[in-house]
Amino acid sequence: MGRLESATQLRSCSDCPIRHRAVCARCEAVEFEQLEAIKYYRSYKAGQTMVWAGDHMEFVGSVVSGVANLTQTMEDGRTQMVGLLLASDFIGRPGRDNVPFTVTAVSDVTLCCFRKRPFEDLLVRTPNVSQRLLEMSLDELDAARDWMLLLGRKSAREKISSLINIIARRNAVPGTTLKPRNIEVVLPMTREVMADYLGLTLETVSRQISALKRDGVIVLDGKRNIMVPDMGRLMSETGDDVDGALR
Amino acid sequence: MGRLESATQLRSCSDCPIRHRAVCARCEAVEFEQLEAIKYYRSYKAGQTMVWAGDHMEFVGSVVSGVANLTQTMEDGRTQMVGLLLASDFIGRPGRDNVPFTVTAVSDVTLCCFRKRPFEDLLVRTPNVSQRLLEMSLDELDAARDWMLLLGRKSAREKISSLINIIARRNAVPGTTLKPRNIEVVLPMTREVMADYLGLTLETVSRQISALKRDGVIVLDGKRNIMVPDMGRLMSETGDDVDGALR
DNA sequence: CGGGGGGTTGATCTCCTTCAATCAACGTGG
DNA sequence: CCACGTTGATTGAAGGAGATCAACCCCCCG
Repeated sequence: MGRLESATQLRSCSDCPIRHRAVCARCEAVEFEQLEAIKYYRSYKAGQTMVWAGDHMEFVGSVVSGVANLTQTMEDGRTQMVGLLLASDFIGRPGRDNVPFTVTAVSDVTLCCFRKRPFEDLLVRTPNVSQRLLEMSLDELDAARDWMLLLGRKSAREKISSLINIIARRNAVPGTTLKPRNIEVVLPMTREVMADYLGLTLETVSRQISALKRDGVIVLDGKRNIMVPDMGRLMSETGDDVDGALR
Repeated sequence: MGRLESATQLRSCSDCPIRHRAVCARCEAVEFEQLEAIKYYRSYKAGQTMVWAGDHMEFVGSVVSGVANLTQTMEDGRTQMVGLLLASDFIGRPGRDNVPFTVTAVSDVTLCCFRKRPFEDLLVRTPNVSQRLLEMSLDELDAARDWMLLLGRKSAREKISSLINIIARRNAVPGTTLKPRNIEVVLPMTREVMADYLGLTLETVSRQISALKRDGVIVLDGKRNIMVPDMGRLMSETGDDVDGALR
């Protein structure tokens, strides 16, 4: 490993890019000092498995940059993504030693890790952290439940539209209302990963993307870059009712 | 409402049946006093909708007795169950006013409610409560993610087998190993509700149950009572690998 | 007796999977 | 520089699992 790899260059919480959204979002100066004392950075290459299902995990942490997947796999190879980790998302489970899901880096990933035992102690006496973690967990639970509706009841076209819609919203700067015209979306994953995410085959994903393109709902630029001329049109393709989507 | 309805008879936390498993599981005497000050009981009849998706909720709370469903519904009527609330499970979301899912009582339900605003305040200064709530939320998140694999990747037959298996395990007395022969299972729901759980139609549910019966995996006694001659056989029908199911 | 809720079964249809061929982009080594 | 293999993606053809539409049964209850 080279001396200058990017992970080692991030050192201070004060100029951390995810500071305003991660578990530490509500921390004060004193609390940041405590976090700095138990933290370290780790990097993973795209495609690398970060944690295997059932593994013992000696740390928890936040995604600083990159994208990672949580996956479940059946013996015969069928796999289902059960979570998407983007910058500022939290990995790991305080109070339990083994992870139930496999975590894989989709792109190169930098992780801000906290040693697990000290972090658990800190959690008990630092409401600013535990409150934020609770909030993030409840958000994930809501997202997981939304995803259950998608997996159980939506058609392939609705699934694809929903995915594009979700990625577009996640990229939107918080606070600003998403302006509805000509939104650019970059898919941070291959067709196969999309399929594993949506409970489809990669061929169906490809076909539905082509169909959405043919119908003018999206415009493709290469394989990964999507332009959405009219977000309202896309939203009507997701099958969600309007209030639900605004939530 | 009659003076003597069961809800009003529960009053003290000290003899509460869910005390050891609910959000308040780790509370001390002083903390119970604070909780008692902001709590009240509510009852719902079987079939009654307790909260509508999008509703404002002025309380959070725990299920004291009975069973309730969390459901998502699309405009055209497609519905998906996204959660099952049993005794001691928590309802509501501190920090957010409206519930994203519809909550329906399956059987008669008694709820121990806390006024929302005071509960949120209490949460910040009572790690014994917020820690427990975090733990419960993370458990629910794990359960939701297991369900995502079922919804996204399992065949109809595997879904039905999984559901029967899960109900059988839940009824088993904790600690005792489930003896593998002639297990009796009572389905606590109609075929339609099963379908909403599994992301299927009620016809498919019926057909697959018939198929499992024809193949000798289960024996039916009436519509709701199932006898499983060999749990191992049933488990092999779920598609889960052996360790996964034991988790 | 009629009616309705819950359940089963049949016939047909359709959406998605499966299997397979083809293509474009990219890197690598001769 | 080009042949070659690899990886990701698109598209086609065929088949199947589950949905849809519909008939019918059973049982309970008013």
